[in-house]
Amino acid sequence: MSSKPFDNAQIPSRSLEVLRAIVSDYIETSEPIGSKTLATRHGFGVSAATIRNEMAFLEDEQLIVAPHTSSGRVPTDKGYRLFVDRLNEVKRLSEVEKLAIESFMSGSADLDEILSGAVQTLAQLTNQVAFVQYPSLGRAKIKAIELVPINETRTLVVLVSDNDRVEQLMVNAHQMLSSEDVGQLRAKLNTLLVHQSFSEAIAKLGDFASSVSAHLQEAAKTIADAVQQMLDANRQEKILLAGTANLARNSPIGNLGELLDALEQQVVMMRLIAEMNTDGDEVGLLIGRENSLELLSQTSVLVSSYEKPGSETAKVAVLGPTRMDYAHHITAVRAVASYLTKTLGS
Amino acid sequence: MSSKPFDNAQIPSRSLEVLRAIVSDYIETSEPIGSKTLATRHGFGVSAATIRNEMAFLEDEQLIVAPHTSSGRVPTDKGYRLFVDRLNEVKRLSEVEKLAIESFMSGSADLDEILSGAVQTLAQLTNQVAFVQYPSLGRAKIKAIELVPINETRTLVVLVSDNDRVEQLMVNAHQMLSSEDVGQLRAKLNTLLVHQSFSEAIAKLGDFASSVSAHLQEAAKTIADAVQQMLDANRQEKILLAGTANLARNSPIGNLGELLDALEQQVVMMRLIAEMNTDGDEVGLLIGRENSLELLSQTSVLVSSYEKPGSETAKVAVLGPTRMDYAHHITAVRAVASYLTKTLGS
DNA sequence: ATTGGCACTCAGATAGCCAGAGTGCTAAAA
DNA sequence: TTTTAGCACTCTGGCTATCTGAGTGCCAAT
Repeated sequence: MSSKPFDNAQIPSRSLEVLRAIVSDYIETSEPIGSKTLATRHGFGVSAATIRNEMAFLEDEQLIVAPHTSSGRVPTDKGYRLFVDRLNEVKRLSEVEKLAIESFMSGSADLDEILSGAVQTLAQLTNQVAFVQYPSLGRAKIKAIELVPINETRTLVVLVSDNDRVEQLMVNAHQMLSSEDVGQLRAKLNTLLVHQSFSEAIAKLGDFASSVSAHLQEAAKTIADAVQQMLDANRQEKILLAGTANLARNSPIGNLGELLDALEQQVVMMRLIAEMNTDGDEVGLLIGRENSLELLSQTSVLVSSYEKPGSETAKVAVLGPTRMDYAHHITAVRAVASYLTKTLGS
Repeated sequence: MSSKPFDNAQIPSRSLEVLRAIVSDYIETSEPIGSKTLATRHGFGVSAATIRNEMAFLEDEQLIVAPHTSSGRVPTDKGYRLFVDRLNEVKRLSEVEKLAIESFMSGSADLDEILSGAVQTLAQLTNQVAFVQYPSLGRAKIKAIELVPINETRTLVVLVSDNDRVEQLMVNAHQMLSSEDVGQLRAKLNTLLVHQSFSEAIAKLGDFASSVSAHLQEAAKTIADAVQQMLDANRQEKILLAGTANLARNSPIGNLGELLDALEQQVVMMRLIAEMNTDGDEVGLLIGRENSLELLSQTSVLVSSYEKPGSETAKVAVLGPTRMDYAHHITAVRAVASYLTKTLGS
């Protein structure tokens, strides 16, 4: 490993051109790129030998690597990184693609449907695995709590947050509740919790049981537990997933099984997404080993974020092999994110 | 193809023993089974040559087949079929497995959680892909409809069916609704729809708009649409899925990508599950090409059903390569189904 | 700084070979 | 009539050898 620190500025511009050519050819063909093909196919005005010199330089800089002595070069993680940071012109989406996004998104006003439409669109657009994170309720406040009696002892607790998200949970009070009882519980619950943030609400829930009539103590306790559970469940975030099949198709990645497993468990992705900060409109990107998980050492993750008024921003992501079409996927992710923001804003 | 119709009774019992040995060895080793290994490993009192004769007979009957001239035999779909129908002793579940089922199921009273627990358990138990179909609401009746005002114009419609399933949908009435308005809408909606089956309800919805005050016509129409949508969505069935990763691990099946795709789309599975009738406690089984989908020609599907009081029966299924441990999986599916019935019955 | 030339390397394809497992058939034994 | 032993035969899978082509690094000449 070279001891001098990596510094883009030191790299002359023709080397960069060569790097660009290597990356884009490799993305296209998925085969190592040699000096000769490079010299002929791209309009460099120089011979293969010169290209070889450039390539030797790029290899010194750890931007490309030869899978075995004497065959073409392949970009390293670092090479991809430089490529996206400095060389990558953003591709515009085709009309067809734009249309796809719009048609998938339009119609339903239901959050679930919008998000699941979005994640599927993104998966199709990129031919990779796509994620959408549900808007976090971290800063959201409680708007109302409804109690809907289902039968003698069971009650449906409906929680509405001020970003209009709705959660429901069935509770069994183990005692008969008259409609007055339910009314009392509902009233107390609302005066106590409305306009509280989720964390505040959890704190205040302790007082709930003691604030109701004696014969309702038990029921109140059960309900309080249920509400707490809902609040907890909502601080831990949900993720929608689509396009796992693409993974199987594209990737000669070794540990496909483990990867699918991890995706299904969701927890890996949650952590990953949580760790990636994307500021504003920007698209965040971790290439190969840039992310800390060994499992994902051969994959890259693209993240952008969208905004739902009243919620924190939430994230949209694409995961695929490091050898992916960054230029295209970056715009795709950004586009889906911004459509989401637009659609949810109304 | 032999012209005489297939008839179990014609097959002598020792041949069947040989078939059983072949199938179970093959399930275990996943390699073609030869006469010699068969004669020694299993306690037949006869020589390899005799076994060979038996095998020739089985091959005539299309119960086994040799992948290439002169190597061991592999069961055909028909062979598997005979195996499960006539030869297969049901394996009991181990204590660990029972424990797994119970622990996964216990606790939550929430339908979503129970089902998603069940499908995951089943996937782990079998190391295959597992499905659980949501209980159909076909015969369910409407128990109550709640309208929960979210803000000036938006209202949450909550529909409770008499099997205690809850659906919610947000509607935007595009007009201000006072709480009296909401009250009126709620009352009319309930008198109209409560105790109706879903299909009846859809029919009656037409009268809703005309039954409310003039200024609420528009809002009523929107709400009616929403309710209709919810009812429709619930007649078309939902499926939970788990263990896709197992597919990638186990199967040297060719079209893994397409298969994953189909699973994700769900529609294939819905059709498949719908087509399979399982009577009572029985476990239905389609082996390889017995099902009509080319896509699944190398996979078998096991289906059982569970019952939720008040709903129709719904199905639980396992999908995996034809070379699967039928004896074990059949009990696993049956066990999960019966635990579901038990748990949901309370 | 660039280039042509040259010797060198290695992955991947192709072919040949061998051993092992398995088969079908026949003729003898039970 | 059924079972068995024996035999000739066949194939797969693994191993090795060989060859070719794409590609490299380096050096001397431009």
